[in-house]
Amino acid sequence: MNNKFIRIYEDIAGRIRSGDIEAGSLLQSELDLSERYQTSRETIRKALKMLYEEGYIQKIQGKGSIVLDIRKIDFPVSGLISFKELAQKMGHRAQTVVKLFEEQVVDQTLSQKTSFGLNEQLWQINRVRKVDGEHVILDKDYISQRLIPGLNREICQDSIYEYVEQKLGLSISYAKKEILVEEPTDEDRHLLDLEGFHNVVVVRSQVYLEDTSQFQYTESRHRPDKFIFVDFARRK
Amino acid sequence: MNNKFIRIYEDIAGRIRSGDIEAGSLLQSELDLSERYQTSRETIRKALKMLYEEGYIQKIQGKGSIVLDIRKIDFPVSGLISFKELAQKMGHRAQTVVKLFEEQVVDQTLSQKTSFGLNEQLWQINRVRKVDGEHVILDKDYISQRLIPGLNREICQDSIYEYVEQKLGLSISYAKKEILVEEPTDEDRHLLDLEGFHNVVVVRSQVYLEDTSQFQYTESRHRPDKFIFVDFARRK
DNA sequence: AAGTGGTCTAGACCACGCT
DNA sequence: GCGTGGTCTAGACCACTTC
Repeated sequence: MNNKFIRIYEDIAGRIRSGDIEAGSLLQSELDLSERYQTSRETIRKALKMLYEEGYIQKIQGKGSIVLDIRKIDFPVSGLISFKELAQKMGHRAQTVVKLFEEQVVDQTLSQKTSFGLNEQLWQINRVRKVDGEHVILDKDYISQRLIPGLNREICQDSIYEYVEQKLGLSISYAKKEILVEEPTDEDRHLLDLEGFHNVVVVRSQVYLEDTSQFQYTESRHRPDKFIFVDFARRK
Repeated sequence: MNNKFIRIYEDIAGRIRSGDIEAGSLLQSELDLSERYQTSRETIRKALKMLYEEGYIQKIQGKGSIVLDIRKIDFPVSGLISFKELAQKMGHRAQTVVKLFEEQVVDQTLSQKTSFGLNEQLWQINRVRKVDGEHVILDKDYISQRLIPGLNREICQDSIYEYVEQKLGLSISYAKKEILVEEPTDEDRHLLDLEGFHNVVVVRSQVYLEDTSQFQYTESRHRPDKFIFVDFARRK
């Protein structure tokens, strides 16, 4: 790999995670680190900026870089992650059932809801996620046929993100997300094991590629007891 | 103000928000900008990095910096914001009622729950938030007496964050947050206008100062229909 | 006063997109 | 090939903490 500052970031991050560098202690100074890694101070600063952004360290002017307790942040459900990645990370027995896979053209209502342009051709996909044997998530996806050609049921059963990034070589860049609690629809009641719960947690997101084109709109409907969202935020 | 790159960030961000620079268009090149603002390219790059992180632009190597549609991100409920700031931003008629204000010493159970050390002296505060006349949020705060001395009911009624930052001159730095849905407690039912809702959305957070000391643990309990969380995330 | 991180510079070379 | 952003450098000066 090329990037020096990323290699340095990974080295230090690894040593913090492994406990080699203790939480609460001070990192070496930027000058020391630039000698140790045989590089300029600005490059060290880039690596430390990444560590800071990921919640590994806190920097204090005149004092140094304090190592934070990463154990409580180690749970990055936040951000942009696919269901498959998440399930793997959590060590859950997870399963996906594709309930619907069809083509769809954007009309007025759908355009309002998804932010796709009128007449755009979409794949419409409904998938139920089974975690530890229970149907707890219903994902309703709308995906651009133009940007993501060649989708099929098999890919949807596995991982759409993997297909987009590995097979198509596209980069998923950013997403706008909205979380709120709603009444279950008949569809929710039918497809999910709601077991007397009176609400579902709905996560609506628009996902964009690196060139700023929107390729996906998703409505992810969770049984409330199985929903958890973890966040690490810095004050602006 | 001193920092050149922040002034440049604010100038460009302002022009994007005002529509002076259109969404979808390309920013001037970094070289052009460095001439325009009479500064080095690295300084321009720092300003653009901020614009990128705040979701104003997307950078594409070899092409330029594309201006994103900020209107849909403009709603930073995400991150670290006080109730007062949020209510002001949303233009709501909001009101806070302090239901409980007393001193508390951390025992085993409380230490588990809040992550404060044993025997630490805390302020324990319960506040109900009224929005447009309805009691929709119950905030249960635990705040370190050692770090935040001189708290009282009046301050809690107004804004604790304002007191910490303005009066005490401390910097709030980062928070770990967890969102989930739970059954309402008797206290919730008593203090909130739940109106037949069977769940509450609970946001648990630990908040830290710049020197990495934890000064606050909060459990914020929301009526589900009044809860919304908006997020802008980049793929790592 | 010494040591730390924060800002800024001017210049170099590389990787990528576009035409 | 040209123009764009991405990386890296070596050095300067400033602001802050600590002793």
